[in-house]
Amino acid sequence: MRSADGCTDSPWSPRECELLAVTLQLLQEHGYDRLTVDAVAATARASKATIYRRWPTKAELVFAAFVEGTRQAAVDPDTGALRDDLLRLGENIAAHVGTHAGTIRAVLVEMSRSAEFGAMMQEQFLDQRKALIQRILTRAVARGEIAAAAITEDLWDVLPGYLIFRSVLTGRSPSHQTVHDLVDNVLMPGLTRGST
Amino acid sequence: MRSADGCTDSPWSPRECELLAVTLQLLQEHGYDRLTVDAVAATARASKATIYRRWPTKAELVFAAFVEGTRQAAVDPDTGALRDDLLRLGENIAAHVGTHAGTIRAVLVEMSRSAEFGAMMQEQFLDQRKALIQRILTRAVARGEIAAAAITEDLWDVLPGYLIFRSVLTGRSPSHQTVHDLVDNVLMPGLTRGST
Amino acid sequence: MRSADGCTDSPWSPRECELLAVTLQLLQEHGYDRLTVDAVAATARASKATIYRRWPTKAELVFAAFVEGTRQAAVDPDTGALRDDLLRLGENIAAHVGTHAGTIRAVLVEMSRSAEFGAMMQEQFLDQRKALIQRILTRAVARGEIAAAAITEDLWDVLPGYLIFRSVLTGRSPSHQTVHDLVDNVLMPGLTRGST
Amino acid sequence: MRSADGCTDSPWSPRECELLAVTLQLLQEHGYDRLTVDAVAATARASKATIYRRWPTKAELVFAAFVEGTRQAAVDPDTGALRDDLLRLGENIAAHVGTHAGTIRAVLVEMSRSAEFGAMMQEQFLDQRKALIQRILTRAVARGEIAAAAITEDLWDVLPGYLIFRSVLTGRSPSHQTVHDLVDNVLMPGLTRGST
DNA sequence: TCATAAGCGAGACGGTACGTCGTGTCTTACG
DNA sequence: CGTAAGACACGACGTACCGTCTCGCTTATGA
Repeated sequence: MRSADGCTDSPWSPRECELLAVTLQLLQEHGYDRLTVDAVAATARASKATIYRRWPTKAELVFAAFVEGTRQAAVDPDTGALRDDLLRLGENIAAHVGTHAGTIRAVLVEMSRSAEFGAMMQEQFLDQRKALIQRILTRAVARGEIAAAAITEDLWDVLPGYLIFRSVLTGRSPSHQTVHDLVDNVLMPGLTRGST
Repeated sequence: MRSADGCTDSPWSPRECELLAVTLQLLQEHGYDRLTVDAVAATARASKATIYRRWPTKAELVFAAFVEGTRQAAVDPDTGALRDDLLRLGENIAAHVGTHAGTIRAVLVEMSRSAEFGAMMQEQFLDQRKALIQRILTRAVARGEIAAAAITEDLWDVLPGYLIFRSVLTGRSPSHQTVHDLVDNVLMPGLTRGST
Repeated sequence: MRSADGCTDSPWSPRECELLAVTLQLLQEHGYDRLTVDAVAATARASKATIYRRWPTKAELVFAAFVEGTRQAAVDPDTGALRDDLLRLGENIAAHVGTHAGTIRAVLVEMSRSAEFGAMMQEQFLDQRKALIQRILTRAVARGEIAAAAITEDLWDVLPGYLIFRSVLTGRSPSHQTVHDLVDNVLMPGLTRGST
Repeated sequence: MRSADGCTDSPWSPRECELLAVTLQLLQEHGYDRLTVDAVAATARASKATIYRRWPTKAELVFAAFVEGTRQAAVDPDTGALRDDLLRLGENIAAHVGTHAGTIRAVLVEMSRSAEFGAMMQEQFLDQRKALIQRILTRAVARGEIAAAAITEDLWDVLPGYLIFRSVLTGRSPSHQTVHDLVDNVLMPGLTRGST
């Protein structure tokens, strides 16, 4: 019933990918603590031992499912103009995070438990986006749209950060208008400030 | 041992406040799922029935403790200048959210469970901050610092939203410098744009 | 609704009698451990404190209700013939125990708990019957129906004991035929043995 | 520490037998309502789930422990003479019931609760003894000691019934002399009547 | 006639056991 | 050998009940 589609470029075997897909689906349906490992095993017609052999805790299973679910999401828009790049990026983030808000909330619980999860979150989720944004900004600097000083080490993530905040912590999923306003009224003024 | 301090203006009785305080402390010490209702009852020398009579599930208990813990945190700085108001507000938010990141993560799980939690989160947590920020902006409009159009219905929460994102979703708790940069390089340019 | 009838010669006040009557009824309806003191209080529109003021534990309440319920049951038949006395007594016991089997079972639990309950059971329940039976036998000796040696200190209670056993431990409540057979085929042969 | 002895011919697995043995011991030590399922689980190093998987309530657990405890007690004396058979049987019953009086009282409470317990009591406890006694009487008929009519459907259980009554409902545990008197002065006269 | 006290109904409370359920480990049997 | 099936120990959850306690209200008495 459940084929191993979408497993390309995955570090997981087809069977493992199937388990993660089942996990992800149940996660989105029921939330983190209504998800039971027994349910995953039953749905995938797998033994609990099979699951626990690969992911020693429920937390790691859920985290792996989350990472696998978001692995393909970061694509560089590269439209040729900073504003358009930011708009496209914002739309992508908003769309993706909107469907995975529940999963992200689930993963956050694990971050409180061990710093290790925080580090994994950093590496496997945020760093991808950081590199992408800095690539966009670097191109804008090269085109002379903004000053090089606008690329900071600290505040690179206001765009994704705010959008994620909106989806995950409040119910108000960001609309297209939200993304436009954010780019035009908040981000662009700060980035182009001083570059006339 | 534990007096009923800080219960002013609370919807809870002193005894209930005490239970919530115990819950909050154990929550910060052990995290959400290492917190047991039995431990709360034992620490507060209360019966489990007493706790469950008010908050029918562990989730609601934790949520109430979180709301009670953040109820006193929203204070209006009112320094007389918009930039200083934003800086002080940002510092307050960063400090408070920094200590309660784990609790917020715990509460978020419940948001996935029922829309009711989302609504409670909205009313009891976010609306407080929204009113506060719009008060600050209204004063700035009155002083002529910014245009009235800068007060939007949608993007009022970039400051708290980003700071909360930083503490809760990434490990990088915002520093003083982060708050300063955020206010000076992101928020103020957008707010004062066109009102030179 | 519930008047204080049947409280004559009772050591209890009318109100107390009412509480015991409610207890007895609920006891017969639901059995010992499905009976809750709260239910007694609610049914009698009384406060739990009122109940506990008189009977410090549920066990004592139930025991008092049992004793009150069986207080009027021991009546001397005195028909003029041993066999008829025994038959009538057996019928009485069978009828009374048949309706109170559940209550007796309930009281038995308390006997296991403290020897005090055993003693109270002895005094307030069994001794009454012992005196009655020995009165019957003494009359039979006086009439020359049986030898004086037939009155023993140990085995006086075969008639009530077996009938109680039948009702309380097995489901087979003794019928009229059972009582007749018991008197004619078991008791009378043993009593009249040797007295031709 | 606790081997699986005495589990022969048992409907229970060795592990289940162990659980019942622990239950029976704790039952005799503390009585029914001072016995906790948690204590059984802890003593047997078992999970509560393991216990509840087999016996859905504490009552059923205790009943099963009682039945298992009395399963081996019914042995046919077969001495060759009716009087000796009855004496030996009476002694056995008196000894066994004497040690298990508290357990029987505990089990009786459950009989009031559901008719199902009454049926189980009948099948698993009383029917064993009935078959045994009728075997004894049948042999006596074959030997010509008593008339065939002495075997009745109704009153077969005077011997065990009275002895159980003595142990369970009164404090007066039957002595050897009690058993002798019961056999010689009550049972034998009734059984041998007319077969002189 | 009014005040002060004693008893009662109502019900919250601390404690504790019950019965349920989920995690992570382990064993058995199959392919 | 790896896997499906599922029993198991551990422990938390949420419920129910016992016996204690406080709070008002009513009633019964003394100035």
